[in-house]
Parts: sequence; C-alpha cells; structure tokens
Amino acid sequence: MRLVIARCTVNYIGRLEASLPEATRLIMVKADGCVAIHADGGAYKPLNWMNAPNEIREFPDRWEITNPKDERLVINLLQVLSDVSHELGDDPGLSKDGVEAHLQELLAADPTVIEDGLILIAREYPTAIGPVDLLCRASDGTTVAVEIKRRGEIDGVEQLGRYLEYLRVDTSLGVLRGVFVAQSIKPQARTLAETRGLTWKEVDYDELRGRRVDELRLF
Amino acid sequence: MRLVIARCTVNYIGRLEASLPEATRLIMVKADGCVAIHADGGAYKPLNWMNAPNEIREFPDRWEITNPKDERLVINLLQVLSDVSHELGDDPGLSKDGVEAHLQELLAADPTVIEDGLILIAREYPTAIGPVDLLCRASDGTTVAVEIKRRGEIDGVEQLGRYLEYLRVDTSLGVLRGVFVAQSIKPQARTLAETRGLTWKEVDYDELRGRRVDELRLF
DNA sequence: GACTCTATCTCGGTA
DNA sequence: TACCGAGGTAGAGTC
Repeated sequence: MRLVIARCTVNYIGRLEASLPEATRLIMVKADGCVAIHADGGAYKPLNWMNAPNEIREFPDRWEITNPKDERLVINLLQVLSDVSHELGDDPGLSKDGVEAHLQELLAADPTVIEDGLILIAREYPTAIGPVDLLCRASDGTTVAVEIKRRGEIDGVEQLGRYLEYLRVDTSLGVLRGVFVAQSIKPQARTLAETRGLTWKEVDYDELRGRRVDELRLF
Repeated sequence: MRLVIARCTVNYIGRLEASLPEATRLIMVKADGCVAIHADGGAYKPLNWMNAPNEIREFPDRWEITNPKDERLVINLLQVLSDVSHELGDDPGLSKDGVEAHLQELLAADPTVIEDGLILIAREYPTAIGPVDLLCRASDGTTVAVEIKRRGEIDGVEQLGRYLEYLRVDTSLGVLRGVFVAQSIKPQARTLAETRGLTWKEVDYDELRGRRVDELRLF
C-alpha cells in the first residue's frame, strides 16, 4: 500500500466526467493497483477512484491511470508532501452475521414464526424470474410464497407480487398466497402489500436467533 | 488525516455483526472523526468503518469507537508499524457531468429523440407518489409519461408503472402511455416493460450532448 | 427528522 | 463474461 499526500488536481473521464480543483489530498494506491483519492472528511468514500485492473503511468508532474474499459483518471501533482509504502500482505477477510441469508436460514428452520402451522416445502424455489425465498404449506391447505428482506421496502413487495404472478401459472400448487417478511416494514410497503392482497409479518432477528439457540439447548 | 499502519483485529456490532481476524491493515481517521480500515486490495471500500459523528476512545492496546446509534467498532492493536498525521484542509469538492439529471435536461430539450413528434408538457410532473420525469403529448394525441434512468433496470419499470396508475386517476390527461428511457436497458427490464404494456427506448448520452452542441452552433 | 431516489454505487453469487 | 440482487449501502435532495 502506497500513501501519497499531495497538492493536486484530478480529472476523471469514464462512466461520467468529474474533476477536482486544487487541494491537498491523500492518494491511496493498493497492491492490486486500484487508486483512491481521499479528502479529510466525507465518510469512507473517496472523491475519485479507479478500480483494478488498470495501468498506472507515473510522470514527474502527473499520474495517468487507465483501465481496459477506457476509463481514465489523471492526477496532476503540484506538490508531494509525503510518499510512503507499506507491505500489508493478504487479508484473511471479513466475516459477517445478521445478513438476509441468516434470516432466511432461521425462518426456514421454523416457518411457524411467520404464521402458525406453516410447513416448509422448499427454499429458493425457482421461477422464471428468480427464486422464491420460501415456499410453504399452510394449515388451511393453501401454498404460501414468502419473500424475506432485512428491511421491508416497496421493492420487496413488488418482487413478491411478481413471483406470485409466475407461480400462479403452475396450477399444481393450488391456491396461492404471499407473505412479506422483514425485520421492519415501512408503512408504504405495508400499504402496498395490503392493496396487492399480500400479508406481511415483522420478525426480530435476535429473538429468532435466541429461539434457535434455546431449541439447540433442549437437545 | 491520521494514517495508522498496524497489525490488528477488528469487531463491529451495529446494523449487523462483523469481525476481522489478525492482519496488517491501514486505519484511516479523517478530520471529521470517521474511521475506515483498509486492506491492501479490494477497491475503495474499507473492510470496516464508522462514519461521523462518533466518539473515539484510545487505549494502549485498542480503540473503541461508538456512535449515537449504538453502533460500536473495536480495533485491537497488536503492533503499530506507523502512525502519521497530515493537515489537508477543506476540500473544494467534486464537480460532475453526465449524471441522470443531465440526461433529463437533454431529453426535455428535445423529446423527439424518445419518439418522433413528442412535445414536452412538463418536467417533474407531480403525482401523489412522486414526480414523473417528463410528461409529453404524442402526435397521435395520447399523453406519454417518460421515466428516465441512466441504467435501465427493473425498479425503473415498476416506478413508471406506479406513476401511470396514479396518472390515470386524472381523466383530463386523456389516453396515457408510458415510455422507459435509459442509456442501456437490461433484458429483464425490457421484458417486464413489454408485459406491462410499456415501451422502452435506449438513448446515447454523448450523441445527445453532441446534438445539443450542434443545435447551439446553429445560432 | 423522515422519506425518496441516485450511484463512476460496490460486492458477491451464478449461469 | 454478463446478469442479478444485497448492502452496516452512502449521499443528496425534498418535504
């Protein structure tokens, strides 16, 4: 990792055009060749950047970075205040817990959290336009398509609606209903679900995980 | 801007839980207090971060960063290899050209690019659920709602569909049609548009801008 | 403050 | 490779 502090101007031409007037900034060059230009604020997003793979050509007064997609970043260096490099080595990477996939796992393990009496038929049940998160049988004999989101917004409701359109083509599934499940569901999404004839259910991830842990403890 | 190179482990608990095993990484602390932890690869996105505002408590062996939303980042420092600070000052910021707003401007100036004979009625025509990008009159007398995206994906088609639902409540607009316009439209979005009875049109930004420049040259 | 939509989204999975 | 969906999306604009 190379870290350069420099007074510079920057021009990017590629997916759009963008330019930075003169100021002092951090230029970060990673081992894979990607370049990011940071100001001293504005969260983690750089002002300008070029992702790997790309070619960096260094001149005394400027760097020209190009990539195979014909994007082009030019950094004009007016004054280099610092230029240091460090060997970091490979990173073993990040592990996460609490994403949508985990929520789906927990709900697949016990769909009765969604609705009393629900029994899992399939996870990721395929349709022409993508897989339905859970397909279940309800105690009243109907088939229930479940769409799971971490955050329940309007797109998720639309997605569930589309799945049902396609599922209804297959008459062997019998009477179909849809349930939209999320950790929290926005009022607009609730309203849309209701007008689309879908039901919705909020579930608590920590509680679900707790339940699961409790169940495991019983055995 | 403070740049620390250190062997460290990291734990984040907040919107989800995430942890990083031991490795050497860059810890970047900006003037506004935001913290980002970078590996030596993987584009510009840090492995872990905390945005401002937050409180940083420094101990000899670890940093604890908390924010008002009860998110928490803990960096365990095993070995600090470098720790430097630089004054960068404020950044004048980035200027951009070629974003969706510009595309809308160009199309508003000449809607015939979308469809022959189209005349602009209004830009950002208001509905209960948000503004329609362009509302036009077609040569056949119908009213055309235009949704513009830089990249044409499925959400945009849904959005246009919703607008039309609301526009149709106002019978004074006469017969309504929808056109989905983007620089490139994904196959899935095309298909959905067609099944929804909407038409779609790909336009080229550079060509549009060229036209505009040519027109200006005429006067 | 909450809601909305854009983004050089990024990133990971999959066909 | 391109497509598709999730994201600690972030960030800007609007109400």
